[in-house]
Amino acid sequence: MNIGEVAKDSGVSAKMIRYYEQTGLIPSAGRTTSGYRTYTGIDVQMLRFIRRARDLGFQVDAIGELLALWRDRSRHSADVKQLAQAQIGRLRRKITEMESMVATLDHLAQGCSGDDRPECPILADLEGEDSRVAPACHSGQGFNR
Amino acid sequence: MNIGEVAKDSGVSAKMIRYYEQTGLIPSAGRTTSGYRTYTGIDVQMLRFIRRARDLGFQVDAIGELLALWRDRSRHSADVKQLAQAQIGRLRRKITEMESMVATLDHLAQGCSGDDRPECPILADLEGEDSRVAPACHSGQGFNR
DNA sequence: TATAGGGCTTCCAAGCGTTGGAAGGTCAAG
DNA sequence: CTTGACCTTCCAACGCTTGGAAGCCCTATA
Repeated sequence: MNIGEVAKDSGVSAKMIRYYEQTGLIPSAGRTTSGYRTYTGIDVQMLRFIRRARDLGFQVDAIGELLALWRDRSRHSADVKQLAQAQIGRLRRKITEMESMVATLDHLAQGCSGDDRPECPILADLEGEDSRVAPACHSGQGFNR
Repeated sequence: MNIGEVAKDSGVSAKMIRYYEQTGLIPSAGRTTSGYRTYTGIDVQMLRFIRRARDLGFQVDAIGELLALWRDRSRHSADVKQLAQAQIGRLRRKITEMESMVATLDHLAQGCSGDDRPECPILADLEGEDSRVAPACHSGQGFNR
């Protein structure tokens, strides 16, 4: 299989497949004499795995760990579970943070008349009124997608 | 005021202040004869505004719009409110998406024994078992922080 | 006044994950 | 043999932030 077909079958773009190879997330593909990358059904499976993990918000380095466990026949399911729970924790933290942003914004927006007058509590708050609504935890490491 | 002091007062790093100037989010600062950027209290206020907006999850281009309204004495509060509500919408969409990820992961993790055996429904799902739990909406444009 | 230290300047690079394009080689069908 | 779809590599950008290096400026102290 060429890269295009694998891309279609796995849902991972050809660009990304090359990138994953380059960064070492996936092993280097075989090559035809003319230099084309060649793939098998196992590769499609692996790329689907990656895509699915990304859809669940895993970062690439965490996916690397998942892949290692996936390949390891003697893995302990506890290790997989731990990675999943770490991801759940990251997601929950991020959700909490964003919910606090929504709460703040919502409160401000409700106080705003939303007409043609210039007075606006939203701007007033941003400007630094000390009547802060929520502490707006700004925070930790970046997040994907 | 030099850039370092403004950075401290506003909570925006000197690096970022230069970056914001470079990208046109804020106007170019004045310079001393020796090339140092000079700032006033108004600049501190503007940078605090920016920082606060970023804490609320606004992207830089949206902050540009907010700043324009902030400077515009004849603005309509409706315009500000609309920006805030758009941001609320973006946050809510993202939250929903992440909640669905959490739900899926949580379900999978609960089905995982988490001991030293290799069998693991989490990996099985990632591998592409068609017993998908949640459709895991993968989605829209990237998100900051 | 000389010197040390801190602050300032610029430029360049990396990080995340993904996409786009350009320039060129390869494969299939017509 | 030509055409068009596919593949290759390399380079760049997106948004936001941080880091470093090289070099100039300012101030205080010895």
